[in-house]
Amino acid sequence: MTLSPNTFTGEYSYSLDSKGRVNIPARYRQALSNDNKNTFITTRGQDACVWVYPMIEWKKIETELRKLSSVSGTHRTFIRQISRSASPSTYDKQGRIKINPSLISYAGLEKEVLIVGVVKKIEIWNPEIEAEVYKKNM
Amino acid sequence: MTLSPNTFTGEYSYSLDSKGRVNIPARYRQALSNDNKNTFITTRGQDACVWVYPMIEWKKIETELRKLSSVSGTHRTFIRQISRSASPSTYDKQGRIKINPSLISYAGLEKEVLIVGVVKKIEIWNPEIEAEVYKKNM
DNA sequence: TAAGATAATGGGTAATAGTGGGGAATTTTC
DNA sequence: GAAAATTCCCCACTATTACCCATTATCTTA
Repeated sequence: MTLSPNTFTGEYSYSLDSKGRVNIPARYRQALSNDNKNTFITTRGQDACVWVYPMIEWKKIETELRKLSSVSGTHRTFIRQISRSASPSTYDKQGRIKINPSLISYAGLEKEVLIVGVVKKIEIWNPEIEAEVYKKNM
Repeated sequence: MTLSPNTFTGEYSYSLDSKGRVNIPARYRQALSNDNKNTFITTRGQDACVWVYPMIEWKKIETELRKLSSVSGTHRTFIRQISRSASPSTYDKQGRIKINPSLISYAGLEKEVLIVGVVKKIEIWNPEIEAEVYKKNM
C-alpha cells in the first residue's frame, strides 16, 4: 500500500556497495509515479546528507533556476551551487541508484546508510552523523 | 537518463589536452537537442571561466542583442561583452570541442579542468580558481 | 511454520566513455 | 609557390559504467 504518489515516509537501513550503489526501498519505488521514468535526482542536502528527488520534483526547481538571469553575480553563484551537485540516476533492475563519489564524501557515507523519507524527497545519511545532528537539534 | 533537453547539471573533472581540446561529458552531449547539430558556442564567462552554450541557446542571446532597445543598459553591456569573444565549436567523434587559446588564458586553464553544468549552459574552470571564487561567495 | 514470492546484495562482463596521438588536408606566412 | 603551422578526422588504448545474473535475506500467505 502506498500513500500519495511521490510521497515518502518512514526510515530504512540499507547498504552502500563498493560500486557506490544504494537500493531505493521498494515502497519508495512503488510510490514513484510513472512520469518519473524510474529516475531520481541526487544532490547535496542542506545538512550533511544526500537529497534524492523524484525527477518531476526536481524539474520544478530547474524551471525556477532557468528564470534567473546570468547578469547578476549573486544569481550565477546561486545557480552554480545548486546545479553542480545535481545529477540524474535511473534505478537498475535491482532497484539501485548510483551515488557520485563527491556526494558520498560530502555526506560521509560508509557501508551502512540510513534512508529517511521526508515527504517530498528522500534523505540518505551516515547513521552516526544523523544521530549527532538529531541531538543538536533537540 | 537525461532531464530536459539542453539542460546541464552536475560537475565533472576532465582534462584539457595539448591541442586545446576538452571532452564534453557524455551526459551533456546526450542532453543536446538535434537542432544544435552537435555545436556549442564558447565564450568568456562573466566569472573567470569559459562559458559553453548550446548553439540554439546562443541564438536566443543574439536575438536579444539585435533588439537592443528592449533591454536595459547593463543587460546590453553584458551581452556585448560575451558576444565579442564567442565562437562556435562542433564536437569531434570522441565528443571533444576546441577551446581558443585566448579563452584558455582568460580562464587560466591548465591540464585539469572542472566542468560545471549551470542549467542553461556549461562552465569550464581551472579548479583552483573556482575554489577561490567559491570561498569568496560563501 | 513451511513454501513461494519478493526484495536486497554482490560481482562478472560487455559496452561505452575518456585520453592521447598520428597523419592528411587546409590555411597561413614568407 | 614552398615551408610552416594549424585544423580536422581518424585510430588505438585504457578506464569507467551499465547491464545482467546469481545468491542470500526477508516478507507474505496459506
